[in-house]
Amino acid sequence: MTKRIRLKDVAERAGVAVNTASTILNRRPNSWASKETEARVFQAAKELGYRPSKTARALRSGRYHTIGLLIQDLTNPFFSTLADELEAAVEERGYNLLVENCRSSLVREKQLFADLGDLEVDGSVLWLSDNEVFRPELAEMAQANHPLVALGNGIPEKQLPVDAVLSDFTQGLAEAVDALCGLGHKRFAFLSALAEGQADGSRPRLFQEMLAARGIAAANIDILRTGHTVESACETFAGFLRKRPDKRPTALLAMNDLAAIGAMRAAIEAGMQIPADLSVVGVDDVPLCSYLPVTLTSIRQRYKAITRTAADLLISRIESAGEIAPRQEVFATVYTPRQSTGPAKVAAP
Amino acid sequence: MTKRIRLKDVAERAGVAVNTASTILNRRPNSWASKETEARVFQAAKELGYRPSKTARALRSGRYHTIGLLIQDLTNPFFSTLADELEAAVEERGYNLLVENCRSSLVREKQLFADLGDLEVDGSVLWLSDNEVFRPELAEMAQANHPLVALGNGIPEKQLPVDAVLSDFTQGLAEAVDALCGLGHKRFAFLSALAEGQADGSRPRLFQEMLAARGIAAANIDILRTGHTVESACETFAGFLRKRPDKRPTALLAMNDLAAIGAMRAAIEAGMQIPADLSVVGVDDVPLCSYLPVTLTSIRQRYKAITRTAADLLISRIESAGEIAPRQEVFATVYTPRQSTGPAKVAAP
DNA sequence: CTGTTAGCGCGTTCAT
DNA sequence: ATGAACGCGCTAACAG
Repeated sequence: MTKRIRLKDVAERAGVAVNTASTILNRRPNSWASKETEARVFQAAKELGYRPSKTARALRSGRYHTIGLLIQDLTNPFFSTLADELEAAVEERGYNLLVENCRSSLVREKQLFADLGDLEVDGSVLWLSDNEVFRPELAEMAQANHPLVALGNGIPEKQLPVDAVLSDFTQGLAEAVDALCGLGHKRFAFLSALAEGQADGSRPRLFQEMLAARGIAAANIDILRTGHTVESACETFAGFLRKRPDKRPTALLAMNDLAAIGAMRAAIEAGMQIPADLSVVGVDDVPLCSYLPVTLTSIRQRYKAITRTAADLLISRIESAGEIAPRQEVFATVYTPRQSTGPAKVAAP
Repeated sequence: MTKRIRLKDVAERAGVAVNTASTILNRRPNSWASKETEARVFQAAKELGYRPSKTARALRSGRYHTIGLLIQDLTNPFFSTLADELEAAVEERGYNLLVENCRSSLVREKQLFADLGDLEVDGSVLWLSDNEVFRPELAEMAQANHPLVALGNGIPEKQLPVDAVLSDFTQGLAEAVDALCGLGHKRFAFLSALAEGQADGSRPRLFQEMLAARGIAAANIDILRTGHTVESACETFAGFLRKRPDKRPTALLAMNDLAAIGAMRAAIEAGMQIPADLSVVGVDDVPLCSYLPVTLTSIRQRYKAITRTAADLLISRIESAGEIAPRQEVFATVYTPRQSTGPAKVAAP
């Protein structure tokens, strides 16, 4: 175990005091050290392979150059893509990303959220299971001056107490509903994929309202609830198809792409053709959608815009010590039709 | 900004000295403090909401209770699943996971590897682009007593200088080749998906050898090289199908599932049916394989065994200060047939 | 059983 | 222009 090289070692080798070395290496402006001394210090640091201890620096300065990202499920391509993009975005600004993965457990989410305060980060980006549920805790964090950006898709009635970057599904959903109705669909299902204990959110209701506005009675819409995995989506929809052949929809909207993929699989195993017998629409538009054997129609979230904006808001807040009122940015979603949607099958005579 | 609560505050409130509080809260054995005092300290800590500073603790103790995981591409479900599993495994043992994502860039990989030394972790698990290439650096880390576990799939001729948990593809590959030959396939392609600058590894060669052993001439095997994304796999294979219709394979083995999915897409867009016109086999067996509209035959890596073993090896090494010779664990891969493979089409008369 | 003291490595006053 | 000294929060010696 080779000894760690400390600042002191560098200073000694360069024949200066520790603080001098510190000042020079950190390129502080008030150093009027001679060019020659500077060179000696840099030289010594390089020769010794000096790596400043982040821990000591953090302890001293209270800054970590790291931001946290809380997500629901790393195995969901939506979230791993999000993490990937956000990492790239914050890295450009000199920050590292620390991923906090809830693994679709609400209790773990509570836990991770509570630990957020003493995490070694300068701020955090959160994709919570439900922003409203966490409103009080978010307010607390805001008051404690812990920089936070909430991500998500419902636009709250009342603005959140922290910065927020949100996807607005009304537009994408409206486009989807228009498209499906235009294709002659009359019987729908919505597949609500949730972690255990998670509330439905606004999407199913929004879906029903939009269909109602286009003359589709609630009786012709089934809301199915399933877990967060592909497996459970597949099983749930398979069970529905088996038990209620009378209520088979001709169009299905899933809460996310993973659920859509599971449902597609269930339909195929039940002998249905896609899109001939069933049109399927997902949400998120994960990169894989366009490469599936049957490409998946989806409602796209603007990953890049979301992550870049989140990084901007968060870092600006971190670096501008002053108080800033909570800000909110909203990005529209866009309906992206592919092979999995088509004309409704005309009922057998 | 509410002040941070320090150990000192807890001690004061409980009317004891700092170190007493420390000893009690850390449940050290040599504390003969009265039950009553202990209770007071715990009480005080709870009332104040005391959270020990990990940074200070780390600086003092040199232990971080964190392990690093270096992976090639977080957006690849294989790696995100791996990260998810490993996180679960190390968490059981009281460790956090810090994900270092190379984003399929070899220069970034070099960079991250170099930074590994002063990362605030107690040890790291690495899925490198090529263990052989990093052999010298691995040896260095081992000598510096930095606990490391290398993951990967080639079994090296000479054991690596660090702990290693490896997938052996010979078995799974042999099963795949047997199956494909049994189905009457005579013309093959191998899709080698690599980051820019990455070497081929042993799989293409292994594939050729195994086919040769079953009487397939090298002339009937095409090795295609493509990038690490689905897109590039799709484009590459599409280009091949377009330019060389004379050389169309009836069976394709891809280096990983993502590439297999891209290739499947290309085939479908070229008007081919799967598996009627083309059998496709992936590698990794990511969870999605069994849920694709055409389920994907794949050669499974034993995620769970790999991650658990890696966690065991790494943590045992971390916690047993002593010198331990490098260990190596190997897990077989298993061929998992699904819809994407079927009998070879008999040549048109 | 408890308190005093001394660092971990670094950054930042204060004096020179 | 540079060095000595202090403290971030915590743990681990050593005395009391």
